[in-house]
Amino acid sequence: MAKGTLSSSGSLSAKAPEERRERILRATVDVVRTRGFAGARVSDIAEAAGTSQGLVLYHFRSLAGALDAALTLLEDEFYDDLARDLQEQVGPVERLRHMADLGAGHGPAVGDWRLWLELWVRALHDPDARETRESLDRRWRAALREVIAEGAAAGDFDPIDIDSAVIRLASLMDGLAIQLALEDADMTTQRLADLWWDAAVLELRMPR
Amino acid sequence: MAKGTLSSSGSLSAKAPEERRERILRATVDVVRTRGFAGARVSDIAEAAGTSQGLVLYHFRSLAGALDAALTLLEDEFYDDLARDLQEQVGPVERLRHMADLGAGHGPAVGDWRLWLELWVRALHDPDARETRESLDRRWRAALREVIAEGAAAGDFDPIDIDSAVIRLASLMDGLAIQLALEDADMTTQRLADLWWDAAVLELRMPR
DNA sequence: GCACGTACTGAACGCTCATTCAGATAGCCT
DNA sequence: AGGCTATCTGAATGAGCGTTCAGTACGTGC
Repeated sequence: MAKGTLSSSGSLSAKAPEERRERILRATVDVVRTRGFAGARVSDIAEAAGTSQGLVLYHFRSLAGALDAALTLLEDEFYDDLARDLQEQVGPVERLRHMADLGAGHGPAVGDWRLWLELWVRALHDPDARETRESLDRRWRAALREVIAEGAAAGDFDPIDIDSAVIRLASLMDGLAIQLALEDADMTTQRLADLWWDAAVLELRMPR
Repeated sequence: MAKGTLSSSGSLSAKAPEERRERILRATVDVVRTRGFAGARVSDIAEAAGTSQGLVLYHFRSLAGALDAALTLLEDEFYDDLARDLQEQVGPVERLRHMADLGAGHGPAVGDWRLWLELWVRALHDPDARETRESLDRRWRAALREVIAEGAAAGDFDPIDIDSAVIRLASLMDGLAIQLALEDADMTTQRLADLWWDAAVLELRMPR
């Protein structure tokens, strides 16, 4: 009897609740990725998570609640991914180079441009989404600015105006990414990374 | 149709049908602009057009039909606006300068970036929209390329690689426009035009 | 005049979907 | 054991919305 007490012995779902919740969140992100915010149904999420519709509504209070939770999950992961990824690189040039690749689509949250597009449009109509995307954008730009400032201080870059350089390079990434997300015939991850890098070379007046 | 006779005397709605249809189309665009594709309801359109729901479905066969029609209206107007606007300008430099302003939001169809965002996301899921946006993009980029080529031939510009310059400048415009559409605190039409123009100066190596 | 097609309306129909709810199951506490 | 709560399910509910439809008004051709 004493039995561990703890989290149950060998029940069907072990310490299920948290894990289940997590699964549903992941499923929500997946559904948004494929069906879009507008096309996401509770039944899609339930099916993707392998649970009942009821449970989705039990854990989050509504469909909107699940979507919001997915949004903040994304936000957190984006930040973690970005921070970790950049820490691995050594100098400013390496970091910037790495950012070009990040945009081209690595990591689970960064570079998932379909999701980004969806977020932008949702931000047009939903205040929560607006805040999330603003926060994401701020973070991304702050990281970019930091790398550039670091490089400028080290003499690797010589931008005419840091503020403008940051905005332009961040915007260019977004613009290029649209074509990637929409599967434009002549846009690949490689091409995106190259185009962006060349722009950075120009913009930051990097010595050859 | 030629037949004179024209439309009757002074009935309530004069030669209404065509005018009515047009009004509904405009209303559809308006609704998409404010509510988005996903949020557009037949009743919204009817109300905005000052007609009954029935009539919307009578002229277009379905809600999707109305949205599609609005899409092609947009496409046509975009093209006309662009062509007319650019013809008014004299040299390549003037034309390019004017394109910066166009992006910043003039003309009824060009520069309406909220609509653009909506179109992009719709293109993720709807083949018709995908084609429309591809066509719009192609036209815009073709115009840009023409201006740049013209300027390069005249010695006003000296781009390292025209293809890359076109893609980057077009993408940058899209990226900057996102911030404008989302009403980012530090993005205005003026700033967009300036940022883009400066990038063009850099990218096309314009002599001061 | 009368039939007829076009333009148009408002009410009704039926379907999809989020949300609610009445349980079922199983651990936990006393 | 017997309640109590957290977790979970499948069916029922009901609202919202696209589409259909029966009907009105009106101009045109005969």
